[in-house]
Amino acid sequence: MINQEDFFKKITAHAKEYGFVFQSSEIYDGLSAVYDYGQNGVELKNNIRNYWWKSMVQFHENIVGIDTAIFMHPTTWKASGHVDAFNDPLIDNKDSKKRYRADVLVEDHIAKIEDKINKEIDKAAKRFGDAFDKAQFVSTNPRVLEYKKQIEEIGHRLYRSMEQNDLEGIKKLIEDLGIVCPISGSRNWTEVRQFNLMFSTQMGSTVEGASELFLRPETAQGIFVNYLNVQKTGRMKLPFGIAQTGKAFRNEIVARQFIFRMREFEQMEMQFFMRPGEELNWYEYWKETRMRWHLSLGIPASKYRFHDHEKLAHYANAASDIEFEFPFGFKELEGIHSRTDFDLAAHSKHSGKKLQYFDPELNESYIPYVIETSIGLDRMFLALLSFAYNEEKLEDGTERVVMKFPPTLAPYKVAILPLMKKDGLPEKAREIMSDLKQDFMCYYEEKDAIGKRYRRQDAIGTPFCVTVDHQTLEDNTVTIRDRDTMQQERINVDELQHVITEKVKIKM
RNA sequence: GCGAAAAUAGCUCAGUUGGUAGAGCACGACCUUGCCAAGGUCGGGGUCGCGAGUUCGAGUCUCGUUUUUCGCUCCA
Repeated sequence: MINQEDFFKKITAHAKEYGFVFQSSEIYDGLSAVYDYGQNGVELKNNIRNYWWKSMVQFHENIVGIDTAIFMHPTTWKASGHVDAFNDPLIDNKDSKKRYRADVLVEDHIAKIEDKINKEIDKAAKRFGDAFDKAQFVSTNPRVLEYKKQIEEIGHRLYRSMEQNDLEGIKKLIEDLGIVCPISGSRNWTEVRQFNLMFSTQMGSTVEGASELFLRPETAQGIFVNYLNVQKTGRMKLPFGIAQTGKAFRNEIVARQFIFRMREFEQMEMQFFMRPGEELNWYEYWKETRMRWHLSLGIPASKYRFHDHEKLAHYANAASDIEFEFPFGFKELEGIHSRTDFDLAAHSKHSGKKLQYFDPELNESYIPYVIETSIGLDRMFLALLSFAYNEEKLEDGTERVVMKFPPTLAPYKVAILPLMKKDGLPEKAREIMSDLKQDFMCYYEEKDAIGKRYRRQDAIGTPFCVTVDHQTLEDNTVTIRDRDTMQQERINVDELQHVITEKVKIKM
């Protein structure tokens, strides 16, 4: 078996060569961590999105979909916590090459001074025994008072610099305090730089009149701000869900690993609203349901695992990732988060609108709790690419590369191939094609030897090849070849539509 | 963002101490064959990632830069 790095290279090369993924603006040397989907990629991507939508919205009568704008009112991002949490001043130590959050370095320094205070207290407590009055000691001991004064000054300077976005001030503070890198022990720091993970742009055509807008870093907030609209106009009863797919944007510091971490990416999210107190049951329900979705595609369970978060984000009271074994290891593919009432409460507070639900059973109003399922469409795409890519050695000694996509997700469902480019076979093939293309993405090809055409379809993952030969003209039968087994069976043309439909269907 | 490596035709790559840019596959036309990738003939396609410098002369040497991959770092 080839090593992981080579395997990943093969997948990315295959993705480009066969029209799945191209680098954005490639003729201009490309744009870092931005990719385009090609003619086959867009079909696969659409199919993944449709299958997700179908299983979330169509299969759940209490889940509806929406499609919200990428631009949102700036206050949205204050309420969601993104303005604060997505703005980090970072500083690098030039010797150790380590990067730190500048404010955390200062806070660590403060913590060290606090340790010194505690040591003084411990020392004094031992000395005075039972007679020790901690409060009095802390408020009178000159050394402790000096430390407290230092903490206050440092805290004040840090707070002021952070408030005013004064990066030089933070750098000066780090220098003044003589903070050293914990690894290298040196004070050889770079400038402090602000990394804003949200992209911003201007709305309004004049510079003076323009206001700063952010490109949404997640689609979830579009759902939360529309909670009331959907609940009222859809007459939704708890528990219910709202689903959405769409682009989101993050100005990642390090965006890498092909389409795994992109600056512009697509999410498929569902926010499920329920009565407070029921969230942990629904959390388990959605963990299981989402895992079942993945397994329904025929991908072995060994490629998946849950990763429960121990450190929870500011909005969550339980969180778990569904991880997939990518060529570069197990990585997050989907997140299931119990977001409590954090988002609706925050939007309620910032907007002044009551985002509540009147529960007729309890005869009271409350802010619903939320379970979120959030999957990266591009990551799912990459997961499928790396799962589907197979190199096979055949009995005759030749090799073939075959993309074993779940048939329901494959870009093309069926290729129509006349065995020869004469004797009326192309005409017959076209006739069959014009029927089948009503129901399936079909690929027509008459160039080159038939075996070569089969291999080309294998390379883009077409699950079925229908071949028209001379017998077709006599008895209206064709051969249908299975991509994975390479076995053929002969069936009547009239059965094609039904047979392919059955083969493509997913049993959930 | 730091460090390392890489970039030559659509793909995979060769190109010697600096001296007129190549192969296989792919692609197009025609002929041939006809059920699992390799037939024949002809043809199209590259300012060697980009920009400077050294040199009579740079794909090759030097510097810068862009992109990709790997390690570190970050990931509400």
